[in-house]
Amino acid sequence: MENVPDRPAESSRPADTRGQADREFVGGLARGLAVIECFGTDAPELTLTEVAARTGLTPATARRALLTLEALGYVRQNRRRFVLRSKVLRLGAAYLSSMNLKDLVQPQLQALNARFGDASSLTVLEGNDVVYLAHAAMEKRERRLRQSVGSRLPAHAASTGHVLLAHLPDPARAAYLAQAPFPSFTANTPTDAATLQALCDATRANGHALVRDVIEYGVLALAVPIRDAAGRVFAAINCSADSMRTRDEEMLATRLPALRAAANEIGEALARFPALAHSTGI
Amino acid sequence: MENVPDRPAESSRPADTRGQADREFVGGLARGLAVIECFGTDAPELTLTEVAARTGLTPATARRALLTLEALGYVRQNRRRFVLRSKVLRLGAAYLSSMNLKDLVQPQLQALNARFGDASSLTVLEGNDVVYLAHAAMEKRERRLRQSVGSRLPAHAASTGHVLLAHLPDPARAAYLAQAPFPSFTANTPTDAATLQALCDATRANGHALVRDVIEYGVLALAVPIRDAAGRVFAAINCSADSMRTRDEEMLATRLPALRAAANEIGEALARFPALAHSTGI
DNA sequence: GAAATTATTTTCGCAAAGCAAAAAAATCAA
DNA sequence: TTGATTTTTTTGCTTTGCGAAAATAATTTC
Repeated sequence: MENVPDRPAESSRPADTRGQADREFVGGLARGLAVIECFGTDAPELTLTEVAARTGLTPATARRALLTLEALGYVRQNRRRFVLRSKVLRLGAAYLSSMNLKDLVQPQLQALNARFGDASSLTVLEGNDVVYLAHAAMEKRERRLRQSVGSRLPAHAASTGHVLLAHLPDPARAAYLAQAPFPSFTANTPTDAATLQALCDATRANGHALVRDVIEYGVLALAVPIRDAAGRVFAAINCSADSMRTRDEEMLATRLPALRAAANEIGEALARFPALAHSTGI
Repeated sequence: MENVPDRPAESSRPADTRGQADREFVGGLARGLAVIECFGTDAPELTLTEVAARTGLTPATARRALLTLEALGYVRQNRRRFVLRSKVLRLGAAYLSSMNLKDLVQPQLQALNARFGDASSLTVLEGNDVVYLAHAAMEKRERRLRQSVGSRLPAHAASTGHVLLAHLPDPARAAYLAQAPFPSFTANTPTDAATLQALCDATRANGHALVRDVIEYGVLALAVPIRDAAGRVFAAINCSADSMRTRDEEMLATRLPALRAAANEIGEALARFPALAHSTGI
C-alpha cells in the first residue's frame, strides 16, 4: 500500500539513477530526505559511513547531504557522530499547522473524551501506518501505550487502520495485503491477508470498526470514517476504552452515534478547509 | 538567537549563491526543505508561484523541488495547488524516536502530573521558540492552549523559555534579545530586552523560572533546567497549574523540590543516551 | 469572445553535485 | 611504537540541476 511512486530515493546501484533522471527531479533533495529518515530509535547517532550504508548513498554524497543539513541546523556533528536536531520538527509542524486541526477537529475529539472518558483521536493512513493528527485523552490511566500527534501505529492493528484500509481502492488494498503476514502484538492481532480482507469487508458493510485487544491487551477501540464532500474516506476518528470494563454492545450503543455525529461535523468542517482531504488519497 | 549559520537557503539574488558555493553544500536540498517549511497555518495550499514567492526561488526551481517532493510522496498536487502530505511527519518522527524520550523522560513527567495534577513537559530551544519534546497532562481542563509533542511557544513567553534563554551563552542571548520587542500575549508578557535580561539573570540566580499569566491568563508555570554531565543546560522541564488556584509560594514550596529531583533523574538518564544533549547547543 | 494579464512549463548555457577511485586520516592490533 | 584496517576527505570527470528568459497555457478583464 505504499502511496509513494516507484522512485527509489536511494539506490544501491547508482547506475539506476539514470533511468529516473527526469529533467524535473532534484536528486539532491531526495537523497537529503533519505538521510534524515535513516535516523531512528535504533540509530540516534550515526557516523558518515553508517548513514551511507543505511541510505545506499556513496560516502561522498552522504557527506555532502550531512554537511548541508548541518549548515542549515537540522543536524549536528559531534566528534564523528551525526545527530538530528530539533529543527527537523519544523518540517512536520509545517504540515500539522497547515491542516488547521486545532480549530476544526480538536474540539470534537475533546467533547468525545469528556463525554465517555475514552481517548479519542483522528488519524490518516500513511504507508502501512496510521498517523495520529489529533488526539484527546485523559492521561491519568497508566496505560503503556501512549499516543500523541505524529505518532504511528501499524494499520492492521488499529481500529482506524481497519476503517482506512477498508475504504482504500481495491488495487491499493491488494498491494497492502500482499505484504502480509503482518506482525502480531496480541493473540487477537489479525496478521494474514484473508483475515484482514474479511475485516475490511465487514468494516465497509457496518460503517465502523470495533477492535478488542488487538494492538495491546486492555484496549477496546471503535472507529468510523470521515468523508469529504464527494464521499471519499480520507481520515478516521476513534474512541478507545478499557476492554475489561466495556462490552462490545455497550461500546456500540453508547459511542457509535456520538462518533458518527462527530465524524459528520468534522467532515463538514474540513470541507471548508480542504487541505487535509486533498493531502490524502491515492 | 538563530542557531542557523548564515547560509540563506533562498536568495533573491542568485549572484549571492556563488559566495557560499562550498564544494560540500547541496543547494537542491536546502531549497527543498525551504519549500516544505514555507507551508503553514496561513498557507495550507500553495500554487507554484506562491511557493516561489515565499521561498525566493525562481518558479523553475520551485517547480523542480515540488515535483520531486510529489514524486517522493511528501507533497500532493491538486489541480494547481500543492499541499503537504502526512509523510512529512516521518521527518520529525525520525528525530523524536531517535531521542528515546518515551522511555527516559515520559515516566518522570507523568509522575509529576499524577502527583500535582499539573501539566508537565520537557522542551528544548529551537530558534526563538521552545519546542515540546514530551508532555504529560490531564486534559480534562478546557484550557484554550493545548500543547503536544512538536508544538512550539515563543521562548520569551514560556517558563522553560526563560530557563533556556538564561543559560544561553552571552552572545547567543544577546543576538536573541536584539530581536526585541517580542509580541505580547497578556499584560504580563515580557516584551523588551531589558526586562527579559533581568528575568534571565534572576532565573540563573534562582535556578528556576516562575511565570504567571504570561502566555495566557490562568497559567502559572514553574520550570527548571536539565543539565548534561558537563553541567551544560540543554533542556528544561516544567509544571503548569491554574494561576487562580495557586499562589507563587505554594507553587515553589510544593513543586520545586519534585521538579529538581525529576530534572536530575532525567539528566542522568539522558547522560547514558546523549543524543538529545548532543543535538542541542550552540 | 478577444485582449491583456498572470501563471506555468520549456529551453539552454553554465555552474553544481554526482560517482568512482585515490589519498589522507583516524582507529585498531599487536 | 609500528603496521593493518577502516573511515573520511579529496580529486577528476560526467551528469544533473540552476537561473534567466522565451514559449505556452491559463485567468482575468473588458
